[in-house]
Amino acid sequence: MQEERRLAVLRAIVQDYVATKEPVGSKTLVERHSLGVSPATIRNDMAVLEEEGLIAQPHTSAGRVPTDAGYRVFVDRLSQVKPMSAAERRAIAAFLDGAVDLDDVVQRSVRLLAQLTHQVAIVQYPVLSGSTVRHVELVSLAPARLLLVLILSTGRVEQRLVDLDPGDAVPDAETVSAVRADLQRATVGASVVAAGDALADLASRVPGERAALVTRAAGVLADAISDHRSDERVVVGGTANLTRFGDAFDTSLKPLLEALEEHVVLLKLLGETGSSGDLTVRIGAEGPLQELSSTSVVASGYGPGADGSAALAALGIVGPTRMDYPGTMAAVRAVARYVSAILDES
Amino acid sequence: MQEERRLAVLRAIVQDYVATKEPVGSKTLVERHSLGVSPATIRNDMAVLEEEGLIAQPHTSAGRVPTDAGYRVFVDRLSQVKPMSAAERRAIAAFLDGAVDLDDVVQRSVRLLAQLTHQVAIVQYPVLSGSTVRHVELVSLAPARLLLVLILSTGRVEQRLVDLDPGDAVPDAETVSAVRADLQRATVGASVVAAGDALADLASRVPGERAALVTRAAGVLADAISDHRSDERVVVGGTANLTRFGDAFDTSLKPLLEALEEHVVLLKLLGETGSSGDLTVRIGAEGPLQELSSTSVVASGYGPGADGSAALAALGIVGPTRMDYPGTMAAVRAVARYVSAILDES
DNA sequence: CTTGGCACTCGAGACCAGGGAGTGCCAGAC
DNA sequence: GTCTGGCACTCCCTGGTCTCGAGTGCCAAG
Repeated sequence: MQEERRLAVLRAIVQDYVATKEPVGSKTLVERHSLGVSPATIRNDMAVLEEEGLIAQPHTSAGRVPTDAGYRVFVDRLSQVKPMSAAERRAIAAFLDGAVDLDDVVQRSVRLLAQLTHQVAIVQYPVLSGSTVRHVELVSLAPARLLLVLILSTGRVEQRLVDLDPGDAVPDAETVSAVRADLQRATVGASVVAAGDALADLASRVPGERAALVTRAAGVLADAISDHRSDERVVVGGTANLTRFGDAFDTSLKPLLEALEEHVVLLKLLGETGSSGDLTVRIGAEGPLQELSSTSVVASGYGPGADGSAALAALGIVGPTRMDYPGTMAAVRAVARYVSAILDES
Repeated sequence: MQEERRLAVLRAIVQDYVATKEPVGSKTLVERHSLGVSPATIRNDMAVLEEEGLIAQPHTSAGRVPTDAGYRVFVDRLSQVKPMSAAERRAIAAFLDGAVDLDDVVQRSVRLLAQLTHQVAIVQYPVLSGSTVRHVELVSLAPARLLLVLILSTGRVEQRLVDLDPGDAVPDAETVSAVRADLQRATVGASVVAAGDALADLASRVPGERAALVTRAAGVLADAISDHRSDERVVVGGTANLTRFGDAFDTSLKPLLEALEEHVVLLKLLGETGSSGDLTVRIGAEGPLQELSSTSVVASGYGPGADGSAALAALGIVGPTRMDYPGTMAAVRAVARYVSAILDES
């Protein structure tokens, strides 16, 4: 079928353009790939592909370049994620295994990803839904001011100030101690989700004079805990790879650099990835940010429980539309899996 | 004196070159600045300045450009840090006053600095030497594992795991409680420096069966505290301003981006600033990194106690050698002062 | 449907000339 | 001694023209 060959031509164009960074013509195409036909035939095919909007020429009498739609078809139908070599897998495992704590895992992941893909890497901090409340502490700082410290099983520590209303009675040491015990009883050992629910109940159940303080403290604690159902911190790495953009520098570099500083924007970029194993590819203007229309995003959810439960965070890379999709996708997927595995262990 | 005029010429050259980004010639110089002499005279002066290595010409028959040495003289002798306008000062104060905690102060500072100077801003986390230990908590997690939590008056919270040697006896709740009390007695309320000393003593003074545990815990705690004598975290902002470098892109951008990711390198860049008020300017190759030879660093120490006590952290900007030194220096100094003031209050 | 041939288009690079900005130097004026 | 005007010189930048080559589109033949 010609249809089949046309797609082969598209694949060849994408591969060549990604490799050489130059518009690719019919003649060089038949030379490099062993399509069994002549340049003239390729030209006809290319005319059709252009008709379909999959490729374009920068100007008359130049080679062809894939359009966003062309890359889309390439990613969806023409490429298979190329598996990593055993050596690469070993290197990834070794690199990530050296991590000592959560911060280190994230740090190493972002470096690894940047190095493997030669793109800008983004890793969102994971939220461990299996995480439980390890300890809660309540300390008086000043007569009307308490400090609440929350420690999760993941090692995350969060502290909040609790300012009392001027109207409220200043609690004495015993009251504080009792409230501390209340909070601990309700939450320690529970998962973050369960702890949130327990706190909601707590206020109504505690009687007597310390009700006001409990309500106040429980509210603050619930806040702190619920913040940990989704962690919005992200880490960026490999910015130096931006220099490889080379062309289209001014047009796309500035908004990109700006976006990389706006972590909220990055979270949007990583976007809604589905279950853990899921690989998302956003090409060009498909993404949520029109300023970044000449870049693509390859992202994956990750998290413990690689069995397909909802992902707890996302990681990925952002790079020029003209990128090595199979290789990049393989790297992102591999890192996501290894990080998931590591989180599973600990 | 001609000497005097020559320096005026140098000043004019620096100002014009910074403004126009183009080599400046004798004729345009007399036009723009009202030096009372003819272009020919300027040419003679320029010849001398070139002899002295303060200016250079990119090629014969082009205007002159300041050399690093020229900028040095300009900064040291020819420019006065121009004071910020009242409006600017108000804006700075308003922007920084909105900060809710230390993280926020740092975050805002870096943004502010980037915005004011249009350069890449770097802010090191401050170490509050006036900071005291507010609370210490010791909790059993598992039979042979304890969690140590340290809370400083600055709001920083640090937690450490204490793993006991297999050989040691597993402490019961009472012992843990006693040790906790020991630690608290030694450190709570003390400055970080005093607390460190107290802990060193503690181990030798506590008798009896809990000596082993105290020694162990005190060691960990001392570690945690001493980490807070110098905070090596830095925050970078305004990377998007790099796009304004324009020229010399490839040569200097990549190493710069790489350096910006290596926080250790950045600390070296901010370098040894003296007392709080001190403004340091490193021009071109004067800096510690030869890769960044075409950039300058303007930094200042800051910290509470603007009275001249040693600075506790540094902040600054890095930008192209060709920058508006007076303006940049004013901005860096102003931000350093305001941040210092804010830290003083809290 | 494929192929070879052919004319056409258009960008990239080489080459050249003119204009202009800037310099260095020198002789004369203050 | 210092400044100034004049002058010749150097080089970069710009724009125009030309050629070359890669690549296309189309057409007629296999």
